[in-house]
Amino acid sequence: MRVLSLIRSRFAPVLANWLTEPDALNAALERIVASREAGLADYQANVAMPLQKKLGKPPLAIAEEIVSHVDLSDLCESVTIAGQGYVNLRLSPKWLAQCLMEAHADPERLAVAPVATPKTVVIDYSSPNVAKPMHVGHIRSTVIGDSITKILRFLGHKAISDNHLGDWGTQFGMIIYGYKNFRDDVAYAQAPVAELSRLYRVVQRIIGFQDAVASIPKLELALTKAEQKLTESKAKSAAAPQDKKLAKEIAVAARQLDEANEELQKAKTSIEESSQDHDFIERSKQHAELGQRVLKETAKLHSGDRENLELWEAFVPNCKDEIHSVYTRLNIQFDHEFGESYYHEMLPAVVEDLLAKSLAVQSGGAICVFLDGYEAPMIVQKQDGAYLYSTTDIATAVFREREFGPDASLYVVDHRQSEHFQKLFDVLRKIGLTHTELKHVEFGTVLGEDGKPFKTRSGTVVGLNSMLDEAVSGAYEVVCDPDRLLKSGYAFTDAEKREISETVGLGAIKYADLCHNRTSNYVFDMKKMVQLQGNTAAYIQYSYARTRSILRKAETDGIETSKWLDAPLVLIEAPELNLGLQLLRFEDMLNQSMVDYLPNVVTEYLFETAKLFSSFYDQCSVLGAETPESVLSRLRLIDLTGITLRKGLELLGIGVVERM
RNA sequence: GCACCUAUAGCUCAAUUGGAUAGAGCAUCGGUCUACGGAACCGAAGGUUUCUGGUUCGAACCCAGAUAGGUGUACCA
Repeated sequence: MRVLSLIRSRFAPVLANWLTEPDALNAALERIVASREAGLADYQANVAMPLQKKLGKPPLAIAEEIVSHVDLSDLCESVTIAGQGYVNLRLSPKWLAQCLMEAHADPERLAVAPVATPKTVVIDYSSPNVAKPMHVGHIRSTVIGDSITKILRFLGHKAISDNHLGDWGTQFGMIIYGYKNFRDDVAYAQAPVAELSRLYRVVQRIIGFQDAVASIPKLELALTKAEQKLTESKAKSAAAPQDKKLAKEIAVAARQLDEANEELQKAKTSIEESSQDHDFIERSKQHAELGQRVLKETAKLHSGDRENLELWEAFVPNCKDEIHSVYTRLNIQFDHEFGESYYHEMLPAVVEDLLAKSLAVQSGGAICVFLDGYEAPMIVQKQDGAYLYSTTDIATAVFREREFGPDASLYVVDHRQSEHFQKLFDVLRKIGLTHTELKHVEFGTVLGEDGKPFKTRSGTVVGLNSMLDEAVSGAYEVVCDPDRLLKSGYAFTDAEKREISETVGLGAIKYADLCHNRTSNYVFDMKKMVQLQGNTAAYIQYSYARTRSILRKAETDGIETSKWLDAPLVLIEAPELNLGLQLLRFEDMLNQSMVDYLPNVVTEYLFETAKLFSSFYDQCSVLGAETPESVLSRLRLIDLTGITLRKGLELLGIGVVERM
């Protein structure tokens, strides 16, 4: 039910008397909102105060005039003026019940009408490198993108999801090099993906070591410079001890010195550690300047070298299988998975086009697009002729434009790439993609408890699969605690226990990610989300299970579904009304969540709904209600509550179980 | 150096994009109830929204400055 637009439509003719410009009128109408203070109002219109200057009247007088002209008698039981000029609306319980019955009669869509003007939206999300196992860093893009896709579709938009797999970059040069030089044939035959991933790590370690060795002189130079700077600052400050700026300069210089020192030490330690490993050092010597060699393998692949292409063709399906197993487990599907390799042949044309339009120029041997406001250009072709991910991104956008003609294109990618996307969008607009809304749906980093990017104790990134396993086993311990299950009075089979743990565990991970405002960093705390208390998926899943439990109990008590399914809904007690009002807001909430693509609007709504249900559950007996009519009405209300919770979770990609 | 982002309760986070007395969850303290499933409910305590100014009828939100942190910054993706 679109309550807001209905209420706004009632105010519109009155406000139009004063606000003749459509923009001003719309801005005023948008100040009619759901009230935050349940005690004061259900909905409120904050329209009188801003008009006081324009009309030269006190806001209370304006509010009175508005109230006397707006006709809300069929929707509201009261329209009052409060505070400095707020118009407060209280919905009529009868109308509220009427709306809820309509929603309940349509359990699939909850009477949510498809949008009048559907948009075609391409959503680019997840996009892992297929050469390495997925890790914790992929969870946000995957879960947020999936949820946005589902919500847009439910609202009636055409959402096209595309997993822009990294299947063509340097990482394949690494694997190819590793395969040619370090492979273990037996291991490869037994478990190709594990062996490829090992080869990737072997190559990466050598490159890391060689880079570290190469960086020592630079780091030492930086250290010396930092020392000099500190000494200079101290000398200057000694001459002018009052100068605050100089004091600050010293602090900054000291910090930079610390950082330089730390970096140098880190490099030295890692070199030291590797030096103990004689086989490794021997290998590193044999494969000097491995980074360059890897780039050559990559270049050979890109230029169509038969051997490398055949290896690539052999590797990619295996790598994809590995990644798909994770998606299967997470119950996530994509419409398309073109991947970077798909655009390979389009890249020369992209560069030629940019050159022809004089947008790109040669600089330092590379072909670059210089953009206003940025120091560094966007490089589209390297000195050695190779293309970069920016080139692929341009080709991809052009392809999507041609193929799908989207109204909007969303990139669900880490906030660290925001400059890349700003530049990309700049370039895309310059080559004519002006009527598509291009949006970087950025999100913050997942941090460990130390406030640094989430890593395991040994400092390696956390694999996604093992993280999911941990969540599921954590959920099992809590949900399938023998004492708890005993109290439920139901004998759960092992299969049921496993299904519940899987649903609750994966839900915990997804929900923990979605419930934070996507733009901020958040601290990952497995213990907290697995404890299943507070604002977690489990609390909501449990609320759902309770609604089902009551309905089962009713059935065994002889109240068949048919008796309450069409029964009149009558809302009298405060907990009933509060819950009902919340359920009424489902559609407005979904639209709100898509204004800026914020799934946490949905999680918040569901948590609030579950809390209102718990409160209702505690204060209003359903099966023990005073009149038979009330029993039927309440059964219908909790069924609608359950359906709403289930649908909301479904739009977040989270499942429910009938009992847990 | 330059650019962008962030700063809210002890901790982790919200705040319908400028609306009323800044809200939740953990943690702390107190209370309820033989239960339609206690993973519950009700309540208390906890805040100069980093600081200083400004704009506005109204500011956590907008502007300026300061402080502290993060990220990015020419051929990785």
